[in-house]
Amino acid sequence: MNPDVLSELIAVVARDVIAVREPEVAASIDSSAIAFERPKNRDHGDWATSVALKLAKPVGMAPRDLAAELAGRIAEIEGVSSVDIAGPGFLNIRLDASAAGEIARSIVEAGSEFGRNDSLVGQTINLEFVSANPTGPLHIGHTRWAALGDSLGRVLSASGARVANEFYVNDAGAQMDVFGESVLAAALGEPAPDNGYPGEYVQELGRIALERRPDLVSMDRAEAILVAREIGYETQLQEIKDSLSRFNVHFDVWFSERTLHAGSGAGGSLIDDAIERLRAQGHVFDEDGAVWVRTTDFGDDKDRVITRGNGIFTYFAADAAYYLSKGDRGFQHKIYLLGADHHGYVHRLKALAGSAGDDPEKDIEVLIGQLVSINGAKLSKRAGNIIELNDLQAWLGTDALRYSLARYPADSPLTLDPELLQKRTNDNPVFYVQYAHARTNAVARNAATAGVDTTVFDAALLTHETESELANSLAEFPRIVAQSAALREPHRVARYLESLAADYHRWYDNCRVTPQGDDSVDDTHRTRLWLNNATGQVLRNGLDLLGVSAPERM
RNA sequence: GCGCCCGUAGCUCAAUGGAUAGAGCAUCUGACUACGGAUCAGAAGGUUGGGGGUUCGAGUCCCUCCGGGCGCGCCA
Repeated sequence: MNPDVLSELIAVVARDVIAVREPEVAASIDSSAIAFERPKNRDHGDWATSVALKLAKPVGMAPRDLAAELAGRIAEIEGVSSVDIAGPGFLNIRLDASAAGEIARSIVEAGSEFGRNDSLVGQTINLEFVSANPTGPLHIGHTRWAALGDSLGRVLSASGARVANEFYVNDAGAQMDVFGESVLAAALGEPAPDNGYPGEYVQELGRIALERRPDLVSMDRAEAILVAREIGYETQLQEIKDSLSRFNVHFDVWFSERTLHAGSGAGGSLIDDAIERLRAQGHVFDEDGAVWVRTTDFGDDKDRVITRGNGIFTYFAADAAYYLSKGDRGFQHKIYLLGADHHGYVHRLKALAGSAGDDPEKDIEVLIGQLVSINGAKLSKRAGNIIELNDLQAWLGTDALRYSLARYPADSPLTLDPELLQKRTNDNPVFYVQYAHARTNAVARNAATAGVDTTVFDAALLTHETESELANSLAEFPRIVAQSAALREPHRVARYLESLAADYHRWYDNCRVTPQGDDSVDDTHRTRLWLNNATGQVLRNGLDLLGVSAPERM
């Protein structure tokens, strides 16, 4: 049975029972009040709810008495085989084998659509992540946000939101000029400038610049810096795009900061425009010759300069214009994924939303990811003694790297063990899950050879303990996706897949799809093949949300 | 000094305020006449950093102390 259906039926029962005593409480009951979930302990049934505990107080009943009234009614729901009251008032629900197993058919029929849900339908979300400077290769920190952000985007989309993955290209500002000088120096064979960009990749960029424009040697210095800067920029940005693409990370929009600085019509740049819009909302003031935003109105510790005394915009000014651009482009909800070293920006960004007249609590969300380190990784001399995404990927492979980064919540600091990531056993969760998927394919192949087909599906034949366990786990998938999206925690998908893979292996150990010895094919074998195929489908759909491949053979 | 994040088994980490805090590894014991054993079954391992509070119930929320990480520019 679909858990959402059962959950809704329980809500109806609860409203019904409670309406007699407290109509107002009854009216307020929704799915969150039901707290419907799979219990951690298998002895507590297929599904459980603490609804009686949550509602006992407002209704004015003892929890167990309320639980008893609800239990009697829930037990009458078709497909429910038993309801037990446990502990302080939990309701533990068991389903008929046929009610639980029916999900296998639904999954096979839904195919790659299974897991999609409508929990975020109607939301338009701008999801910004990575946003590295185009002045060098991506490093291990970017790698984590790339894996996490891309998976989050997929989970949000699967929940019905309209999502744009966006990369903000910091291609304006002083660091670009320093970059240009560094590339030019490399091109001309001069020593790197003070505070210039380190790393051998700058030498490569210099060679490319000189190859494309041999006249760099005779050019006016200022012009040569510009030319070198632009060639270096273009080349480096392309490398970043290629790295991310190889890493299976997709961006819909590459937003250039220069767009914000460029003049737009008679009114000046988008940044000028943005400052005037904030001023019109009453949050901008002039002091000491500079222009400020009163971010303290929104919890920042101090107000922030947006235009310096010398008339030059701060980085914050571009941030403001960029924020407004997101709204102008139709995104009501903006999610920023930032590294821990940027957490000081949270208040500032929230203040921007507030200053723009948006709701800082709802329209903007800043997710802070903690740092990641990896034992024994070699520093890239080429990239200036950082750990490079390209090296990590070549070393560990996209699947292992993406999976192991997506498997942990963003706000926990993380240390990766490269030896483990290279193992091909169940020490390594990604192989454990992928192997389960490959096994579903192997079983299907063997079934075809043995003459087991899918002409019959009778869920009542799925009577073994491990089959209802597997079926109930499969049924949970859409809820996991919705939960991952709502909490912005794609790691829940990974954890779910590991648990599903374990349920599958356990089932495989107990229940055969193909007949053994001289036994003939019967409807149990056929029905089990459906369950096998449904598991493969869910593993595939889940791995896809993580950007990890689901091999048919390993 | 102020702010944010973290502290859970020997290790890496889970756990929407729910039941006896869970997985994997490592350690120990089992299942190979095997739909691929890249698997499965079991044992052992904990004062959730310390202390107080909130409530039917706290790893989770509040206060405080300890320890670790990161940040606090008219830089980008």
